[in-house]
Amino acid sequence: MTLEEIARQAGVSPSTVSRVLNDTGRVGERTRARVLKIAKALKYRPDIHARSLAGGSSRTLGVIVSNLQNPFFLDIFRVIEADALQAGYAVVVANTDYRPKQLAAATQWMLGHRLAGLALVVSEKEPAVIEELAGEELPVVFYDVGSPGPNVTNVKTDYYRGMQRVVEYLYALGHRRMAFVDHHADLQPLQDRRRSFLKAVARFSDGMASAEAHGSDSPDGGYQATRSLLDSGFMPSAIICVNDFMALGVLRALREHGLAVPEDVSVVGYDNISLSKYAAPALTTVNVPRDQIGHAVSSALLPSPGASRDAVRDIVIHPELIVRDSTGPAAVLSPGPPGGAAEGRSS
Amino acid sequence: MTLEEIARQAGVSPSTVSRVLNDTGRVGERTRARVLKIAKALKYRPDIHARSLAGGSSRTLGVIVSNLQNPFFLDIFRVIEADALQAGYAVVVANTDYRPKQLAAATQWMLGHRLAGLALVVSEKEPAVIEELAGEELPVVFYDVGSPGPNVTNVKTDYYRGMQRVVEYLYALGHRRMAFVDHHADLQPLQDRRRSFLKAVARFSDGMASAEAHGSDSPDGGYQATRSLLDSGFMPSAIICVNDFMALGVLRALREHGLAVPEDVSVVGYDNISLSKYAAPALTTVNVPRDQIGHAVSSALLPSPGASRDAVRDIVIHPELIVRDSTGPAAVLSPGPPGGAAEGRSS
DNA sequence: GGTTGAAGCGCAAGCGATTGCGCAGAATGA
DNA sequence: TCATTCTGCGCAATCGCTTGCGCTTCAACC
Repeated sequence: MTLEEIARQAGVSPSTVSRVLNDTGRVGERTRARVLKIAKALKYRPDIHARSLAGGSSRTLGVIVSNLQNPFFLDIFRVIEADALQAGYAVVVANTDYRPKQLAAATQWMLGHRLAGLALVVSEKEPAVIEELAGEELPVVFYDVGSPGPNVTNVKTDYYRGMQRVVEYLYALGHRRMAFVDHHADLQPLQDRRRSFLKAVARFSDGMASAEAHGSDSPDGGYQATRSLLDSGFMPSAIICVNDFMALGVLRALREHGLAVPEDVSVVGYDNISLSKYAAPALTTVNVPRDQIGHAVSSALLPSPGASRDAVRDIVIHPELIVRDSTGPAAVLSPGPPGGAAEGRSS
Repeated sequence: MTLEEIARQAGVSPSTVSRVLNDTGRVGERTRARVLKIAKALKYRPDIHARSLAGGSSRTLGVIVSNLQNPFFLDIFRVIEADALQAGYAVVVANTDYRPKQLAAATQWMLGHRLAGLALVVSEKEPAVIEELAGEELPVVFYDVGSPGPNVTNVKTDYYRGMQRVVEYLYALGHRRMAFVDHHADLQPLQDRRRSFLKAVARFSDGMASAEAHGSDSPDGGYQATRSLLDSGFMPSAIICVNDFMALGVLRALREHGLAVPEDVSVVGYDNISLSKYAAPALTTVNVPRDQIGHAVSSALLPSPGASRDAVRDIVIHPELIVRDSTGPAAVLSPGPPGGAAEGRSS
């Protein structure tokens, strides 16, 4: 069913049909009703491609994320999607699996679609891509990675602040042997977090020891990382994870190793994904308000009704510590041989 | 940058440029090289809309799922995406949150995009949509919901079989009081599962008691459902969940209630999402091979090289039981007052 | 009653590609 | 050498829709 067919049946020109369907221009009431009726009867569905080609834009937002499996990214996407839907926009999402190559491909794909806006919520960066985007005329939002530009908004989370809270908190509980578990340590934004940890730890000089372990961004990755950590001989009193998703695996590795959480080892995550509440024990974590991030993205990309969209160009998100059951006072001393049974556990 | 601009600079016609870029038709070596070089220099990027408008199709697959948060759906999506990418296709995904309205909207959106194929991996059904799709000329795959048609492939999972295994297994362990936790009991495919449970239970007449509770498709939902179940006064010796995602919440509700798993209550999930391994205790579940489902979808939608795509029209997936640590012999007798401490736990 | 202005609608030019057809010129065969 | 077949490439139509511009028609006003 094309516009023309409707036009024919309604006895008007395609232009008029277009005007009726888009509610633009002046059209008589009688004509409008007739066209609408015929369009419905014919189950007319506009061809998005023709529409965008002719119209220029496409009422579609693009979002590129690093790992859709990680609820952190999914949550942000969903917030954006909800906002967009409400504004009559659609959202398409692409996944990169932290591969710069995929980032480039996804970006090309998105750009070819003449989107109304593009958000990069990724941890990897492909300088060429970032730069290209910054020069583009379409509104872009970068999360974590990014660079200034005429049409770009940058959203960042103050990871250091969160990490500092975590380390201080653990220190106060007597922890002196901390391990950091992360993934893709080679990617800059992730490295920043690692460095935040290191920096936070460095503030305490007395007998503080730390170690690191890496895995993939998944429970499996956390599991593997923890095993290699334990195998390395370093016995941490607390493990800090770059995110909750990996922490899920850390918990299991510890459990299998006969280590009780938090009695023998404390564990803290990052992000406060909803799953963290359901871990056993419930995960102490750092809340990164994903709805805030999502809203920031959509308000930067969607043609906001009131304020002009170039209000804020740089947004910083402040995370905060959430204490649950996976952390507690550092074990008294001798970690003792693995295998010790767990005892009481807090509610 | 348009085709024409490249053509101008290369001193050829747009047609030739198109042929070079798409590797179709005959083009001289020298010309090809020149065009390619200029295209690269100009950072040319084809306009997808123009391309699809002119070409007819769009090398893009559409996937609609009910709940992206539930790893079950995400896993399927990722398999399809991987297959598609390899074939040079892109995939767009839409989420319905189990709302038929959203299904209709998403479908319209997809159809307007002249996709190469569409997969509906959803639990809700909107008869009008299903029917409309079945009449369409584009290849469609339905999972769980569906109806035959010239271009449609139906993929189903034999839920009953899995449910039967679960109930038999639990029965053998002495369980006689089973509860079923699910979501959206009003949607037919989900009802099928519920009925499967009921039917499986009905096979055992001796003193078998069962109950049900509902929540949303999330850990939260499982949590709420379990609380209301417990509040209702029915004390199950085993809880069967419609999926692992909800089971995660069931586990927590039980724990909070002072009930040990599997000592006091056994829990089994469904799907075998990777998270189920990381639950505490690791979840006994039923494996639903999502890669198989995903591959089935992509082979039905992608222009397969060898076999003609209309090979198989109906695919049935067979699930199988996976026993882990969340199930065990039924508690001896008197459930005893809540609050009893957990003791040893299997590895 | 003629002038004016707005309302209602059609014309036609694109938007940026793809593609069947046809035409030169080169290569091939007799 | 002439006829024939390829090769390499341009022409122009087309895909379905949007939109600026301009032409009627008709009510309103002086």
